[in-house]
Amino acid sequence: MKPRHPHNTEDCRAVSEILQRVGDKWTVLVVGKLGDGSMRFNELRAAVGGISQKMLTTTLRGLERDGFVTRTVFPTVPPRVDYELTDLGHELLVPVAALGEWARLNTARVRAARQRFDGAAAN
Amino acid sequence: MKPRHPHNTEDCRAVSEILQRVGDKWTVLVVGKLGDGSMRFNELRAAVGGISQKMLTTTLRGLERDGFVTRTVFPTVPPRVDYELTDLGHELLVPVAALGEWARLNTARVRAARQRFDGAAAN
DNA sequence: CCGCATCCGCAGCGATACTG
DNA sequence: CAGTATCGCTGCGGATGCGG
Repeated sequence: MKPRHPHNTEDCRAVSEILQRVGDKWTVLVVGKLGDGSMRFNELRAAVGGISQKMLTTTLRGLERDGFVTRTVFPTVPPRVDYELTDLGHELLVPVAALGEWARLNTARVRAARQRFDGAAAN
Repeated sequence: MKPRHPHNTEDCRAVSEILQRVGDKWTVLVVGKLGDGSMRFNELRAAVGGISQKMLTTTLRGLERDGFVTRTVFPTVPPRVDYELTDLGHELLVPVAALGEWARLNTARVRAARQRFDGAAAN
């Protein structure tokens, strides 16, 4: 008997949506760094590495909008802005970390499959 | 003391890669449908719904390349091609389904957060 | 220090038409 | 039936410059 995961169309759409939401270039990296506690804008920028100002702002706005992070502005000069994961953000991290663990364990297998495929295509 | 998920930079990159791989528009939908057993090209096309033949081909080629599905051609006329999940593909489905379950349970919270955010922005 | 505005290249995706 | 080829649109993401 097959495992028959609960995949009705409706659920698949939900998975698809959330994966596209989280599957952009920077979101998980930012959320991951924020997993260890609140951080300031440039601190986060340095921690992630390679992200442009624009994309960090965009990413953070999106996360804030969806309720995954909070944004706290200290009206000092120079200004200071802290970002922190909400409860929802932390909870999201759980299944994402599971997928990450899977990725870590299986990248070798995927790379091997790729080499086989690309080798066969070169015939 | 904080939970401190195991998020070194290297792991985060791995998560990011796999999420981008799987986070495109159709991949999870196709893999989901294939989760119940092997399917033919147009059968899959109908089951997924709304996907163009070009994107289905592209998606399937990518999945085949990465070792998630097998492609079996029957040299009959008219031609018949079956696609089926590999073991690796089935294993991938496990953490993806977990994320999907999370998505299903929390879409309401996300939508609420969005409404709050968008409402506040309209001030 | 933080972030918005603008411009631009490029890849993802769709629509359509054509082959074995 | 199962693809390939081509075109056009759109949005992501990078670079740069300005503003509070």
